[in-house]
Amino acid sequence: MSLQDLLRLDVHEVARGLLGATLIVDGVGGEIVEVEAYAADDPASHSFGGPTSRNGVMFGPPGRLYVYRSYGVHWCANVVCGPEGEGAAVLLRALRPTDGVELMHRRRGVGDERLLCAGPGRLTQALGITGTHDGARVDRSPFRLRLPVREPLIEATPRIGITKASTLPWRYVVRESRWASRGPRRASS
DNA sequence: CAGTGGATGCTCT
DNA sequence: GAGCATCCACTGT
Repeated sequence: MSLQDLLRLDVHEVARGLLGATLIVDGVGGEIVEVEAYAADDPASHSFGGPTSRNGVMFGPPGRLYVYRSYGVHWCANVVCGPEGEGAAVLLRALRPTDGVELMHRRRGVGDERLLCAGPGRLTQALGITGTHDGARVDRSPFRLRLPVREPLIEATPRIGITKASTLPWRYVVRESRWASRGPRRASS
């Protein structure tokens, strides 16, 4: 299936379909290993309640990036999906770094490889994604998004850090990936 | 390893 | 004025 076709599907199918995909921004990026689905009519979604100046991109065509500031400090990036106007999007939460790892280390200021892209705020910082990319297309420079040959094994868990609809298992993670952000009730070791 | 609190800015009521 | 789709530093085991 083409990227364009995938992005028009239901948000959960898009979320699962993006796992294992390669996301590159100006030569820096890696394999997507953790995402969350934010559906239409989802109380936890920024699109709940209709379009505003912040979430406007969510109601535009699929395949655009919805980037917003989180807690006044971090940027978080979503891929808009589903039928245009629906307001659904997939939050990018973690990557397995493959390209431009040196630059990621410099941008993040950490030595631990595991902490480069494990979490939505860390991921955007490592890839250099900011509010200027709000509304940008994921299939155009500086972005490149390549779907996996085969879908990886996937685990579904509750979404992280939300207060509404907090028990729905709409966080999708590549099974056993060591690159995912730490979630609730993850086995200690 | 678990729990807590601070930073910080913008959106929406 | 409240409330965040977060991260980090620091505490106490």
